[in-house]
Amino acid sequence: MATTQSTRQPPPPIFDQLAHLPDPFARQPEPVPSHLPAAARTVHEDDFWHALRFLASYEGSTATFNAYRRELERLLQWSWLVQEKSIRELRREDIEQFIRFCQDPPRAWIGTKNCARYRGPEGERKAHPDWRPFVVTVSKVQTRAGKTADPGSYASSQASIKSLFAILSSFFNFLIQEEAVTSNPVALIRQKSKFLVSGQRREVRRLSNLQWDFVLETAELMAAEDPDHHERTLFVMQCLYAMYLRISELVADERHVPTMSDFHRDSDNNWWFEVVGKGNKARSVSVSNAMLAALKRYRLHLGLTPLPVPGERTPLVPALGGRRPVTSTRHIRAMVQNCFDQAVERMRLEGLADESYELQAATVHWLRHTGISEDVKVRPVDHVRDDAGHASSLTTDRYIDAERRERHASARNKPMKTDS
DNA sequence: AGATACCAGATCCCCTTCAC
DNA sequence: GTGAAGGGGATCTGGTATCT
Repeated sequence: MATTQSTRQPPPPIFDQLAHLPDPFARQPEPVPSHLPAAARTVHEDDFWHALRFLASYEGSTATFNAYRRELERLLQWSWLVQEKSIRELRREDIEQFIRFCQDPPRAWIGTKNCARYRGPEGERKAHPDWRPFVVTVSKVQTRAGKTADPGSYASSQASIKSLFAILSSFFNFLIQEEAVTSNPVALIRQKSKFLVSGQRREVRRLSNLQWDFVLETAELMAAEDPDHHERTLFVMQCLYAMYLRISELVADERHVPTMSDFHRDSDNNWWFEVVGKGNKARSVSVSNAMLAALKRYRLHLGLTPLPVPGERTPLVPALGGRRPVTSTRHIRAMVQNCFDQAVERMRLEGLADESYELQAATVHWLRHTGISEDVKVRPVDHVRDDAGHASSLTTDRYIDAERRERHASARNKPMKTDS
């Protein structure tokens, strides 16, 4: 049985055995023929070509492509090495075994760090020796505390299993279209799934009002102390909170280069900010007076007129001392994290240990959540929905529900009588 | 040596569809 | 008309290669 052997050793990089075929891990996949080539002589090649063409249909979105590619390699590795079957022979029981395998993979299949799938000179595909199909991670807070990755502590999350189901199901539906299989073994186990906990609703992850006050004040202090670096930090924090921006909406990429003239005034003298967001969808965000003041402050610091003029090409978030825009979300994240870190320190000094500890887990996206969930308290839901760029009020409503829970929690233990 | 671009995997968000 | 499942696509985080 292959299992014993494969639990002790890392799985061989299967795709390397098929080196004569196109690289499924190339960023720009080669054009894939629409039918199976006669060259697919072996079972492995046959599986491989199906997987490759499935992946090719997701070329347009890097994130999705990467996620699907990862799960497909796991499936092929397991199918060939452990189950010793073609993917076309997999039945419901096999898929269940595969899910369990992914929930608790053998030690040898778990890596402790992300690394390139391949290395070596261009054109020479050589598996990276440290690469593994699964990787154990350590949270930001734990990393700070000096914790290192331990393969023994690998645990797949509910979210991972859920997306694994989705991807496998898509793949087998694709195989049905290709007439490679006749049924979808994944769909058969969906119903009475023992693998997923249903009805789990996550809390909205946001800053408390106290935390946000500290963070904003910290940004202001940083800006006062080191304007050259941190006027920009302050401006970014304010954009993320007051306009509910996603991190990607602040940086220049191939789909959009945000500039100052994305702020514009309409015939009623109201200011709007034009955003190109998730899924290439454009929207306008209403600009509050406080946000407008923040914009003026930052522009004065940059030596610009207080308000942008139409056609102005200045980047919304310029690189320090340069005319070029910031192009990396990592850069923005570093700015925000730096501000969070200093706010944590200030809270700790003021004796707010618990609140400061929670703030350590905060991420950039929390600022968007915080802005939305504060504003649904006082603004009509449709307005917040449109400014946030939600397609449906159902999404925005989640933030209202969160507020209700919070409200109830604060009321739950209030006494009936005042005893003093 | 530091900045930065890019890569990989885990996790989260949120739109669409479907069941009731 | 709700609520949840399904699915696509984003963010979050750390690692590495490359540039300056």
